[in-house]
Amino acid sequence: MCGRYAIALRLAQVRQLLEDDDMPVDEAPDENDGGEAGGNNYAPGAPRQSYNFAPGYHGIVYRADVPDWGAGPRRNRAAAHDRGGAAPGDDDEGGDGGDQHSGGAEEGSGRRRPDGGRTRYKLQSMKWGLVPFWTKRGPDYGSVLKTINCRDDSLAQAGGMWASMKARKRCVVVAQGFYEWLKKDGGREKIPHFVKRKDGKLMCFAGLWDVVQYEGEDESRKNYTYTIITTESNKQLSFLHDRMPVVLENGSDALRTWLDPGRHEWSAELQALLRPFEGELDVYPVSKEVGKVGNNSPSFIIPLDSKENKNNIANFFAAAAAKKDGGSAKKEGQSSFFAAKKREEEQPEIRIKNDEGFVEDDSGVRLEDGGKELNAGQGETITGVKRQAADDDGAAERGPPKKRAHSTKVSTTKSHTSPAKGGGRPKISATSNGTKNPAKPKQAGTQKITKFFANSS
DNA sequence: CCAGACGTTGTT
DNA sequence: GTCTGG
DNA sequence: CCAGACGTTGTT
DNA sequence: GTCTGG
Repeated sequence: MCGRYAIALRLAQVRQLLEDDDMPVDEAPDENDGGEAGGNNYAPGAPRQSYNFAPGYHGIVYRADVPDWGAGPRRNRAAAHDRGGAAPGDDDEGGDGGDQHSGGAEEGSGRRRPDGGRTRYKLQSMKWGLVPFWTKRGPDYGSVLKTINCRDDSLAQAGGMWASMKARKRCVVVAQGFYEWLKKDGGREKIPHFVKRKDGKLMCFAGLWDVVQYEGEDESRKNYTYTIITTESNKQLSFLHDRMPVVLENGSDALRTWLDPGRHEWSAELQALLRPFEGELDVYPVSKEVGKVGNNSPSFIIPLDSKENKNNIANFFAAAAAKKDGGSAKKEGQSSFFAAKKREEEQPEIRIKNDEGFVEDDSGVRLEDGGKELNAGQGETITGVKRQAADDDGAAERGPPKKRAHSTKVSTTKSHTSPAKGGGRPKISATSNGTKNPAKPKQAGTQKITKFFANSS
């Protein structure tokens, strides 16, 4: 669960909404797109606005302004200057704001630092799919996919890959809501549902972040990534799924505690924050078109069985009829659909850019698709146009009409024991125990990204 | 000592 | 990075 | 998370 | 079925 969500707002909107909820933002990226307004070519690392936000995209994270090593004092000093000559005073850092000391484990809400100053918070663009700081080189997609979520019960255990992040690098991931696929017919049919707060506020997922500099890459190239913590579903969602992301209440003490850099060791108090959501949710089926990555439409967060969608379908038929008149009625139909949506949702208005055939909302965001036929069966989705170039979201450095890479894989993969050409691959051992915990399947997987560190002994 | 895992979901 | 298994 | 591919030879 | 891409 929580492998797809919606965040289609501009940073400025997010900032405003958070501040309205008593979540100050002291620092944020300049603006959404390094590309020109209305472009779909996001600057590298810029957050993507999408109603169909997928793993590997850059999203918006809210966190305390702490250094790259996280909250609390810097540790492992030895590791920091291994090579290149130990220059004096080579902090790397990231956002200078935070030296908090071990002093304050009990500031209640976490509003204040031991030195009396208020904790500073920042919005930051990070990539979904956590890559730990000790990772040597960009992991393949499969590995990253497995760190888009982090189970709350994994955090309850000592050690493991989350150890440093849970103590020092907690964050909140900002969303408008998330998707969940309900399986029917024994899994033959999957119906996407959208889940959002009933009060319409932004949804704040509990998350963890990290930053890594890959071997041989420049110091300016830091990779910030995040994961979303999951827990058991609440009652409202149990019909859909047994897990859900941890949703922290906007502006609450719980949220401030979660982000508090004064708490730089894991504790029962922090663990206790990871509970099923207690507020009210809206849950409803949405267009199947959201299943296809790359599709993007505001209709994805509108109930399938809603007036807007019916209007939209009606408009489709009206447009089809009007087509004979040679008009552009279809586009007008879309326009009115999006306008209707705005009225009710107070989302950005959508308009059509006729000359280019792209769809934009009024924040100047070009949607990832545009221009093609509406589909009566699905109702509303605009599909088809390929993405425009340059962003580093997603996994691939894409080249020419891409084939799957035999040789590529070899060249980027540290060679190891017999990868069995025919496709044989180590499998995960089946887990068999009665507990509801995952029983930590020991797997003989391929993990070839580990950095080597000399250990003294 | 070194080598290798470290993760999630879902489905069987 | 830390921990486990050999 | 879901959708969609799942191939080769030869050349750079 | 398994893997990749988004």
